[in-house]
Amino acid sequence: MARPREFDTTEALSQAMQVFWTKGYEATSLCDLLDAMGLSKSSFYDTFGCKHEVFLATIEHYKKTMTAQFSGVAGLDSPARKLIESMFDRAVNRMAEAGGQRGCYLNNCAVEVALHDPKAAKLIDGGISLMEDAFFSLVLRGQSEGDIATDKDARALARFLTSSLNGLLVIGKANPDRETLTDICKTTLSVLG
Amino acid sequence: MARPREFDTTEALSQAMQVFWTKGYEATSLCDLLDAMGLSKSSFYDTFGCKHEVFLATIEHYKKTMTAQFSGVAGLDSPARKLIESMFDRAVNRMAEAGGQRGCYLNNCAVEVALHDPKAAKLIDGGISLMEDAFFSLVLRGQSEGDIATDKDARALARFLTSSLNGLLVIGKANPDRETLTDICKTTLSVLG
DNA sequence: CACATTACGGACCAATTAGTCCATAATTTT
DNA sequence: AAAATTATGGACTAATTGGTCCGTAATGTG
Repeated sequence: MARPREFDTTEALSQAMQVFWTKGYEATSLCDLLDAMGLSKSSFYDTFGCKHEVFLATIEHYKKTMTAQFSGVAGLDSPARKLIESMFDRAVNRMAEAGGQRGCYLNNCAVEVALHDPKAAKLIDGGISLMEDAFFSLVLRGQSEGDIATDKDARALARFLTSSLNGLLVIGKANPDRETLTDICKTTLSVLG
Repeated sequence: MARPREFDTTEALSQAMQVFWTKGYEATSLCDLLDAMGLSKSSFYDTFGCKHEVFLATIEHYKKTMTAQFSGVAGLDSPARKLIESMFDRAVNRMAEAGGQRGCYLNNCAVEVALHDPKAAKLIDGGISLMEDAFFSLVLRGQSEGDIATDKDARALARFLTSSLNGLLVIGKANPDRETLTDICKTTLSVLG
């Protein structure tokens, strides 16, 4: 064999994800993708098949980066409750700063395509499960550390936190008002006891 | 004047909203709209201007129907807390039944277009405020009725409920699992004390 | 050197897109 | 009856859509 790939496949995928993230699936044209990924139309179709396959691949890509990030967070030795709180804090900060209203990629994809794209829906659901699981282990740890109330089921709390985070990101889309978002966060986290 | 409008403008708008709701803004073609609204291309452009204006009009239309619904609910003489709970219950039921995963129209619009469509974003934000206000007055009433804890700010609670409802609807998009959704509801409502 | 392999540019395609324009038909008011 | 108003069908555009195909240049490996 000769001439190894000159372009980085996963980097290209990451760039594609950025475009889908900011423009949405339908509003992203092939041209947008080619520009962002930095490759020719021929190479695009040779390597990735079609627009839709790239889209699915970006969801998988997002899940990978997300798990990496989660395991990074979980590895920190701060109290689990503090880690949960900081996740919400960061979400608020991101939303409140200029141009930070992209929200969660899974969230966006779920809303735009889940109803008509079963394959995507499955991938997205898997991603949400990852979020839920990440919260679940943090909640368990928090409960054993004594920072989180034990009268509530850890799984239910994890589901609640996942849902709440997504809700927060949606609310921030139309009006990223810091006061509102912190209000929501405070009330949400009060559930942890 | 002669020949009054044979088609009902607000009915046409309502039909347009249904299409945008299920397919999304970008994925909705002019043809889709004409079919749903039941009028000719000429009439469409004569009366509504363009696709985007119709879109904005549907958001306004949604807000109107939403306020009507809200004031209907608020008019019932059940305890306010019960009314809040039933709103969440209904959301779960809708999501759990086949084909009920359309979610909240404002929510969908916010996610798909808010980032790039300031006019729409403003309308959507207004709609979300309506939701928040509806919850606010219910919370106030619930607090005075003794069913909702008074140690939490009513405005904060209203914001929290709004965000939570949206989160719930997003989670249900990718995986409308009743157990998960009721878990979320139960935890959410526990905040009310 | 020869043979794979890879990437790319560009021609090409059929379909669809949103949107304009006009002549015509229908209906009501004056 | 005449004028004004309104709805429609259909022709038409210019641009863009996602996607295919092929010749060619570059870069390896045997």
